Amino acid sequence: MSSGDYRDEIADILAKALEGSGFAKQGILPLIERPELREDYGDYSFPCFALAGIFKKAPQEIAVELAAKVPAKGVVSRVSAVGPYLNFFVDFRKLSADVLGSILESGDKFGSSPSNGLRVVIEYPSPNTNKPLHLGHVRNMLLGQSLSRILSFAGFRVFQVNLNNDRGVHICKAMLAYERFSEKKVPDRKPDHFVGDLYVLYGEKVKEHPELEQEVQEMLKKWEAGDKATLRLWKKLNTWALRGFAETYKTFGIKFDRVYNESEHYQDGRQIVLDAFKKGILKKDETGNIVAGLKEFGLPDKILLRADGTSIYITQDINLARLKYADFKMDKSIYVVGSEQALHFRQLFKVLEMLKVYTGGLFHLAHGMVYLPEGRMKSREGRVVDADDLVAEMVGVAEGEVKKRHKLSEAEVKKRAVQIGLGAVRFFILKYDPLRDFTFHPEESISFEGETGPYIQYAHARICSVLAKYGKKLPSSADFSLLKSWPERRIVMLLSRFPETVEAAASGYKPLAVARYLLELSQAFNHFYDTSGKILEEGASQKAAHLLLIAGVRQVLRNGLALLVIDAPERM
RNA sequence: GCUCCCGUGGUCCAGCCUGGAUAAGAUGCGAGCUUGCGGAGCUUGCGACCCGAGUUCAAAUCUCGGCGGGAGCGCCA
Repeated sequence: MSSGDYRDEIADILAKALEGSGFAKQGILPLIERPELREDYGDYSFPCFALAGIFKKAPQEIAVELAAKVPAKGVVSRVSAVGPYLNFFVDFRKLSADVLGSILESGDKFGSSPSNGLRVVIEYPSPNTNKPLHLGHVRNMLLGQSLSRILSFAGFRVFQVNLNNDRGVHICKAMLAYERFSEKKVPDRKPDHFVGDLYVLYGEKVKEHPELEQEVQEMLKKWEAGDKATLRLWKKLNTWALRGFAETYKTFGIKFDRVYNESEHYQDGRQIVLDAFKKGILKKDETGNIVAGLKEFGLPDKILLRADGTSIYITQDINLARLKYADFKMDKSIYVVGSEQALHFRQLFKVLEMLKVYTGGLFHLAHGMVYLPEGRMKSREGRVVDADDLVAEMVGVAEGEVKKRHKLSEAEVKKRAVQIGLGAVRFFILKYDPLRDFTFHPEESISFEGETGPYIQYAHARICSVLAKYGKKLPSSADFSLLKSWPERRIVMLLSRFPETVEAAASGYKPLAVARYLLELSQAFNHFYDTSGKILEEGASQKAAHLLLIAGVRQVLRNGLALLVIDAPERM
């Protein structure tokens, strides 16, 4: 059953009418547009400017002539000219039957594509193990998680991986503070927060005792030399941090297919670099560092290995790319990382290509910063808020809202509060273009009014409520010629566009496209709901058509929310 | 100094890749609709493409130059 993309059929019809003009179907197809959804526009349109040169006439005239000549047949019920545009109106009864039938038949799969045989690895959020995950990581995780769902829905085989940056001076600072200054020797709170506080403690102490810097370097050397006591200390703190992260990942529902640890393979990139140097692909500078010459590609040169043979960030990234490919044989590799590392990734990608470490598709999904409004949620010292506090805060606000409206058991309140609170955070963050910096407004995100997750969840809950009140099994079909008002048509048109929206979100790595779509669909539904009469009091045939219409909306809202990893509660 | 990203109503933001109809939506402010199939909603009014050139039949969209904001510039991650 067709889900309602008739572009191809329309191109056929138009090609036949233009026979002999030298304008064939393959030239026509890409010109056919799906205009903005408006009552006075066609469902599809064809701008006649390209024909003006061929026919030596004004596009307006051509549109008028074509409107008379192009037959309304097959899926096309009407053809009309508006200015230089040829507008096609599809047979609405057929479109409704196709789209709603397809949605109800495919259910959770509506909008998805069959497997395309391509494998993609997506890496996020790759934290340092010296402090808890913060607001920036939240954006990173939500993007990575949502994009994974979208790509998977679009037919890719997706592997989510994480890299723990679990060695280096930043860890040693926390270790030193633990040894020298901490009174508590066991975490008395969430363990990653305990470790994070040690890191902060070091920052305070080093102001009074600058000599600590030297001690940290000593500690790093001992760590790298394999000193037993140092390794034991590292293991202890690192485990605490990872245990804390695991809880946060669980809160967000994140699961990885594979987790890499820098500490396990940070030395292994050296050989790749040395081999490439032997082959003459890389050169040495005057101090002996091995350097990749990138100037010819419009990038600054990049050191890949220090003269003393020790590796740096990019050395391990090269090795990690090799490991990922060995593990997953992926066709595409995506890195979700802040945009401040854009140059690093451009250099890395070019180096991977030069060294032939990985030659598939590489993409840096770069994202900007998230700020908080002054005051609220920002702790006294102006430190960034962390992921766990954010979730707790938002769930707390949602809980208050739920209690305001309903008398429910404590467990039910909690359940709805989590669905709504997390949904609010997720939607607020995902509705922005990843590259944009923005301010997270807690109250606005959950205000249930405006462009928010709760607004969409509410539309879904309203439909569930109507269908529950109806109580019976949905009719298997209906007379869809009854759906002819603009609010009804608009909904059907929107539903028919869900698959192409998913496709666009997948190919452009843009969860944002799904978010905007859901807002539009929710608005269209709310408009219909508030302006039409009561569905349940209608006559049998009208009621059947409307029930299937809103059931279609419910299903697509669910599917779309799932791509943003947002729950679709039946009551809220 | 160089490179990259961003600049759209009072405020926030989509559209830009792939140029086309009256620039979408939210919020704000003004005016309405309510004991509803859940008003956490709906209707309606006001209000915007940073500046300047270029390309084009057509520019928010492409190119160049400014201006403003942000980030980054070999041995931090």
